Amino acid sequence: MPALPIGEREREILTAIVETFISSGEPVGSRTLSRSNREGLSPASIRNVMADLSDAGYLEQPHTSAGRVPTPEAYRYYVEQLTGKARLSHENESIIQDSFQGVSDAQEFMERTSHVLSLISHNVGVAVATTGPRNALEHVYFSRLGDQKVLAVLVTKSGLVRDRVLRLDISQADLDLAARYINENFRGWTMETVRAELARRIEQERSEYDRLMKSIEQLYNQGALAAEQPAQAVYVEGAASLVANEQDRQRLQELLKTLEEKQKIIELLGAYLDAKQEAVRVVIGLDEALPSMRNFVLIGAPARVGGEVMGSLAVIGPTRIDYQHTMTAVSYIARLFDKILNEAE
Amino acid sequence: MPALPIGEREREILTAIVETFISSGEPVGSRTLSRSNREGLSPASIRNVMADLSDAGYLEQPHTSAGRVPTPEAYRYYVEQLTGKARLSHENESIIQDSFQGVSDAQEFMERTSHVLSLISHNVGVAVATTGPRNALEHVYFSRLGDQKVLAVLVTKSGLVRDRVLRLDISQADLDLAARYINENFRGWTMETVRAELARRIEQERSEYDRLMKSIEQLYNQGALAAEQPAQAVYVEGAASLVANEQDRQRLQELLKTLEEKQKIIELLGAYLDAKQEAVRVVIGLDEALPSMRNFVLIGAPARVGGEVMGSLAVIGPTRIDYQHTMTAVSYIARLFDKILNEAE
DNA sequence: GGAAGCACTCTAGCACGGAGAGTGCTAATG
DNA sequence: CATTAGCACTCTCCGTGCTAGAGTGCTTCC
Repeated sequence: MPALPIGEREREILTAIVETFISSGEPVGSRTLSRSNREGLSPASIRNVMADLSDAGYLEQPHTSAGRVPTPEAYRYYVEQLTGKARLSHENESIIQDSFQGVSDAQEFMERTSHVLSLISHNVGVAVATTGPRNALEHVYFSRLGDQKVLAVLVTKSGLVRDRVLRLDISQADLDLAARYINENFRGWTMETVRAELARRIEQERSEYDRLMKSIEQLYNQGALAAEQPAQAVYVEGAASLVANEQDRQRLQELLKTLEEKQKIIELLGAYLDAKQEAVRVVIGLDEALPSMRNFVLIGAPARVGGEVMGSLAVIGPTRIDYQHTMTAVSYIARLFDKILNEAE
Repeated sequence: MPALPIGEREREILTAIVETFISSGEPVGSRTLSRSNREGLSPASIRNVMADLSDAGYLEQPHTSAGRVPTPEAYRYYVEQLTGKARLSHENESIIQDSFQGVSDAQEFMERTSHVLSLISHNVGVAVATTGPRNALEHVYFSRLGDQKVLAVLVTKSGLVRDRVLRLDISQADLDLAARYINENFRGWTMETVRAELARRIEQERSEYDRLMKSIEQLYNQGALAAEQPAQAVYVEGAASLVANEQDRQRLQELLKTLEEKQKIIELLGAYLDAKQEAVRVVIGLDEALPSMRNFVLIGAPARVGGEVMGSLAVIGPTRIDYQHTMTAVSYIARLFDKILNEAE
C-alpha cells in the first residue's frame, strides 16, 4: 500500500466518494462522480485519481466492473477533515429539548439519551450510567428483608441509586449502626477512597472483637459498597434500524445478540471513550472489541458533570452513517448532560 | 365455515399437521403425512380429511398445489388438546437451575427470567416486575440531593426498590420526619391502602397548620409513593431469534421496534395475563393488542409470591413455536419464582 | 496532464423449461 | 361404503442462457 501524498484534487474526490456512498449506499462510479463534481472533471480523469486512491488503500472494488467503495481508512480520513462546525438542525434540537423536559437525574437522562440518539441518527443509540468508583457517596442504607437477606442501597451525590440484595444474617439494629458509621464517616468521599479506607480499618481492627466492624466487614465482603455498573443502567435503543442497513441475515442476528449483551456494550464504550478526551470520538471498525461489529462505527462521548465522568453515550451504526450530524448530536447531548445535572446539584 | 364435528381421525391428522408444520416450517402435504402416520392411511384418504379441515377453517393453502398450513384456529385447537404433562428436559432444567443460582430478589429474578426464557424457547423472553398497588410497604426513605431535589426510595417487602428524584425543597430534617412517620405507621400495609389512608389523613388535617403533614402532602403529590411500574423493570431478550423466523424485513423491523416500546409490552402482558388465572396461558394471534404482532403467540403466566402478583413472564414467538416445551418452561419458572421468593421472606 | 474512445468484465434481471410436489376428482376395490 | 389407486392438472422452484447496463483499464490524441 504505497503512501500517497493526498493533494487538493485527491481530497476532493475522496470526500465526494465518501459522501455519495454514504447517501446512496451503492458503489460510486467515475461517471456519477463526474456529473456531480462542480469542477467538471471528465470520468476518465477521475478514474485516474480513483486508481491512485485504490492503490493507497482508500478505495475498494466489490468486483472489477463495479464502482468504488470507501475503506475504513477512507472514512477515517473523511472524519478527520470534517470541520465539525455544523449546527444542530432545528428539528433535532426540538426533539432533544422535548425529550429531556423535566429530567433531573442521571439514570433517567441516560435512558432518554439512548432513545433520542436512536431517533436522531436512525441507528442504535447507547447510553451507560456509571456508578463509577469516582462517584461521591451520598449515603448507604441497609435493611433486613427477612432471614438471611439484607437490602443494600447505595446513593451517590449525583442521585444514582444502586440497590442489591445480599445474603447475610445481621440484625436491623446492627445494620443501622453500620450504615450510620459509614454515612457519618464517609459522606462525600469517592467510592474508591471509601472502599480503600474501609478495607484498611477492617484490617486494622480485626484483632479486637468489634461487633460494628464485623458487620461492616460482612457487608463489605458481600459487595454492598461495590460501585460497579449494575446491568440495568445500560440503555440500548434502535436495534430495528439495523434491519435496514444489514443485508446478511446471519450477521444481523449476531449483531442483535451482541447488543443484548449489556456487559459487552459497557466494555466497548469503556474501551474507546476515556475520561480525558474532551470532544466526540469516532471509532471506525469495532472488530477489535467485538468481532460481530466489523464494519461498524462508534460515535460517542463521555458524559460528565463538572469534570467527573458519570457515564457515556454513543451511537453505533454502519460505516455508512451520517458522521457530521451524528457527531453534532452526540456532542450537544453530552454538553446538555453537564448543564442539566450541574444545575441540579 | 361449516362447523365440523372433529372425530378421532380428524383430531389425529390435524395435530399431525400442526406438529409437522411446527418442526419443518413448510406446508404439509398428504404424502408426507401418510408416511409418518402410524396408522398408515393412504395419501388419498388423508386428502379427504384435509379437505374437510380446510372447509372447517383449520387449514389453509398458500397456493393450489402446495401443502396445507394450520390456521390460528388450528393452533388453538392443538394447544387445547395438549395434555400438559410434559416434563422439563434435563438440559433445560439445568439451564434454569444454573441461571437462578443465588438470585433472591424479584427484580433480578425477572431479569434472568427473560434471558432464560429466550434461551430455552429460542424466541423472545419477556418478564415484567410489577411494583403493584398490592405490594406491601417495607419502608420509604427520602434524601435531599441539593436545591430543589429530593431522592425518594420506596422498598417493598419483596425487595423491589423503586427510586425517583422529585423536585421539592424540603429540609433533610423534615424529610426524615416524614419518612419516619410513614414507616412507623404503615410498614407492612399494601401500597394502595397506604396511599388511600395518607390521602385521608392529609385531607383531614389540612385545616390545621401541620408542618409534618405538609411535607408529606408535597411528597405524596410528587408521586413519592406511587407504585406504578418503572420503565426499566421490563426485561426483553432474544430479539435476535426473530431474524430466523421472520422473512419479511419490513415486518421484522416493526417487530423489533415494538419490542423496544416497553410500555406496550407491559400493556400486552397486562391485557392477557390476569391475576386470577392459575396456569400458563396461550394467546394465539396478538394483533388485537399489537397490530405488528399479527401471527404471533404469547405463552405466559403471572408471577406470584404467596398468592400476590408480583409481575408476569412470557415467551413471545411465531405461531410456529414449540408449545409443549415452552409452556412447560414458563410454568416451571413461574412456580420457581414463588418458591424462591417465598423462602426469602 | 486531461479527455475521448474502445474493448473488456461483471452483475442484475428476465424469460424459458423441466422437475417435483401436491391437489381434486373419478373409478376401482375389499 | 369407506378406502385407495390412478390421472390430469397446477403451481413453485431452480438452473440455464441471454441481454442491457454500468464501470473499468488502457491507449491514443490534444
